[in-house]
Amino acid sequence: MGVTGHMPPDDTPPSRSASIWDVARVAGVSQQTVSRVINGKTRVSESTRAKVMQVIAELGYRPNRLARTLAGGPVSWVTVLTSDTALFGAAATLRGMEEAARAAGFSVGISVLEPGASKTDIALRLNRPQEPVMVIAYDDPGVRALGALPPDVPVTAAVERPDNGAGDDPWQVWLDDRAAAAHATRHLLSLGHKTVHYVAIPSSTSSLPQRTRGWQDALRATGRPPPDLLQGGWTPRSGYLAVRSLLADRSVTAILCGNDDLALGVMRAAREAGRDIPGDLSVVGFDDSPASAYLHPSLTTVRLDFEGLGRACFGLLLRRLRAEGALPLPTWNEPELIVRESSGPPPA
Amino acid sequence: MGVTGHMPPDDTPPSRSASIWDVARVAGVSQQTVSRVINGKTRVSESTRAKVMQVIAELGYRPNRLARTLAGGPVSWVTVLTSDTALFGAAATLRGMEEAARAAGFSVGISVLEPGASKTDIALRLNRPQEPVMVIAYDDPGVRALGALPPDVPVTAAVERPDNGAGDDPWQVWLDDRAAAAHATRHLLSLGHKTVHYVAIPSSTSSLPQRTRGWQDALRATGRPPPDLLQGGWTPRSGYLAVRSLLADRSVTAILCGNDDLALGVMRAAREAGRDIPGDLSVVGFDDSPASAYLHPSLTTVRLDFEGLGRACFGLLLRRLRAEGALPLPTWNEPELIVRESSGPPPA
DNA sequence: ACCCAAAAAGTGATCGATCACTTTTCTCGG
DNA sequence: CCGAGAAAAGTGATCGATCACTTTTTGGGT
Repeated sequence: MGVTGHMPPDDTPPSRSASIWDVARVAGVSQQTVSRVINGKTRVSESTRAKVMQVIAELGYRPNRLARTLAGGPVSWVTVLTSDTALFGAAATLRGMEEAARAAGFSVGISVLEPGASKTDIALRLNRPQEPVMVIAYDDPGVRALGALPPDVPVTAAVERPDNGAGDDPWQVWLDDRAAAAHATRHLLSLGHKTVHYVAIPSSTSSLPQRTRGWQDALRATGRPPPDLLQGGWTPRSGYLAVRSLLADRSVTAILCGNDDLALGVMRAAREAGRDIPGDLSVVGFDDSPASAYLHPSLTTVRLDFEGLGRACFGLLLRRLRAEGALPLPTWNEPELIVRESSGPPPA
Repeated sequence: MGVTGHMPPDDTPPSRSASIWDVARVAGVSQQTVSRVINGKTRVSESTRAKVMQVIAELGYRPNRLARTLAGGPVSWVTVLTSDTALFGAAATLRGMEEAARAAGFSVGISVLEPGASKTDIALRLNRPQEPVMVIAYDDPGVRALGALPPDVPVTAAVERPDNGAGDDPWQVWLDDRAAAAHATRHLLSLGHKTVHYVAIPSSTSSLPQRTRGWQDALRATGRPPPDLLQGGWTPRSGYLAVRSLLADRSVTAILCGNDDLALGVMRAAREAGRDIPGDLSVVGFDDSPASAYLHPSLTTVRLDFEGLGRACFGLLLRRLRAEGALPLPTWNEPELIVRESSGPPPA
C-alpha cells in the first residue's frame, strides 16, 4: 500500500472532521460550488452535483451550523427560556415549541431560569447577541426574563393573557384563562352549588391573575361575592395544605383549582376530612394533565392546548424573523372544559 | 450636534450589535486585549481592564459564543437527544442534564427523536461535526440514535443497564432497574402474595429488559415460575387495557407496573372490576412521579433518581471532553422502594 | 463561424472570536 | 543609567462557512 493513493488526502489529522474545503479539494471544485450543492439555491450542473454529493458521502462530511450562522447564513437557531420544566404547562409548551422549530429546521436551545437569575446573566445565556428567543412566561422568573432581554433581541413569548388583551406587545400568545376559569365556575354553579372556592396557583403579575379574575367574573355575574381566595403553589402538597382547614366547613361544596396537581392535593385532603367526591364536594382542576382521566375519581378539568400555543409561539417568531409577514400562524385550540367524575350536584 | 463626537462611532448599522472590535476601538486597545479581559486567563493591567469593562457596559456588548466556539475556544455546548419528553423519566433526566450543564457554563440544545428518524438525519441535527452529545436512551428511538451517531462524536448516554454491566461502553450511566424490580417484587412476596404479575413498559433492547429480569429473578429465587408478562405501553390507558381482562381472576393479588402511569391505569381497571386496593389487590409502580404520593390510594413505588443520573451523565461527558480524567463524577441515589398505601397483604 | 446572453463555477472579503507569536512597556538590580 | 526579564498589549493566521462579484463555459440564433 503506497503512501498516496485514492484515499482522501491524509493531511487531515484524525481529530478534525472534513470541512467544505476538504470536499471541494477531493471533488476538484471550489468550496463555493460545494456550498451551492448543499444549499441548492443556485443551479449546479447535474454532473458536478453528483460528484460533490458522492464525495460528501465518502468523507462523511457534515456541515458546521455554527460557521454557517456566523457567516450570515439563514437564521436557524432559537433559545427557549423557561423556568420549571417539571410543571405540566411549561413542559407541554416547550414540546410544542420544539416540535415546530424542528419541523422548520431550527436548532432549539433550552435554558432554565432559576428564580434569582440576574438581568446580565440572562443576556449571557444567548449564543450570539441577536439570537432569537422564545420565553415561557407563565410565572415570575419567566416574566422577569422577558423584561430583562436586551431590546434588540427578537423574542416571542407564551404568556398569561394581558389585562387589556389588545394594544399590547404583538409578539405574544396566550390562552384565554379568564374565560376558561369563568366557564369552569359556571359549570359548578349550574350544578347547584351556592358558591365556588378557588385555590390559586402562584401569580406572575402584580395585578390579579386571569384565572382568578375569571372565577370572580362568573360569581359576580350571578350576584355572588367571591369568597376569600386560597393561595396555593404548584404542587399537590400545597393544594393539600391550602384547603385542609377549610374542609371542616361543610358549606364548602365546590372547589376550583389553579391546576390539576393542586386538585390532586385537594382531593386527598377531602378524603382525609371524610368528604366524598363528588357526593359532598366537587373539585375541578386546570390543565387536563394525562393522569387526570385516570384519577379516582377522574378529574373534571379544563383542557389547555399548551402544545398548540407553543407551536404558535414559534410561528410568531418565524414571522418576526422573516419580515415578509403574512406567514400563516398555526392555530391552537381554545380551552375546553372536560367534565368527569369529580364534579356533581351539592349534597341535598 | 456635530457629525462626530463622543458617541460610539455610528458606522455600525443599528441592526448589528457591538462586536469585540467595536469595544476595542472605543476603548482604544486591540481586540486581543478585550478578549483577555473577558476571558481573564492572562494578566491585564488594572487600568486597562477597568476601561474595557466600562466600554463593554456602555456598548451593551455581549460575546458571540458561536464565533468563540468556531475559533477553537473552549467547548461550551452540548446537544441532548431524547425521545418523548412527556415521559417522567426522560423529562427528569433532561432536567438533571440541563442543570449540571448550565452550572458548568454550557449551553444545552435539545432535539427530540421521532421514531422514524434516519441515521443521516441524526448527524445533521448537530450544530457542528464534533458537537458533544448526551443521549437519553431509555427507549428504542434513543438507543437507535446512540448507534447512529458518527464515531467521532463525543457522547455519553443515560441507558438501561447493560446485561453484563462491566466491559461495556464506559461512557454510559444507568440506574439499577433490575435490583429495584427484584426488591419491589420481594416486597410483595414478603407481604404474603403467592406470586406477582408484571405489566411491562415497552422494551428498548432485543433481549429482556432489566425490570422484567429483576421481577423474574425475585420470583425464581423463591422457586416461583414467573407468570406471563403483560405488555403495556407508557400511558395509563395502556396499563388499563393490559390488565382489564386479567382482573376477573381473583387469584391475581399483586401487580408490579413498569411505571407509575401504568399503575394508575391498573388501579382504575381494578376499581372498575370491583377490586379493592390494597384489600383485594396490591399495586406497585416505578418512578415515584410527583403525583404518586397523592393518588387514592397513594402508590407504593420505586423512587428513581433520574435527575441525579442526568447530572452524572453530564459529568461523564465533561470527563470525556477534558481528557485529564479524574474529574469527580457526581453521584446519584440508588433506587429506593417507597412503601405507601397501594400494597398490603393478600385477602385472607 | 461568430457573437452574446444565460448558466456554471471561481475569487476574495467577511462574520466574531481564539491562538500562537511578536513587539512594546514596565520594573528593578547592579 | 543601562540592560535583563517579566508583564502587558499587539499582529496575523485561522475556524468553516456565506455573500457579493467576477470570470469562464455553454448553448442558441443568425
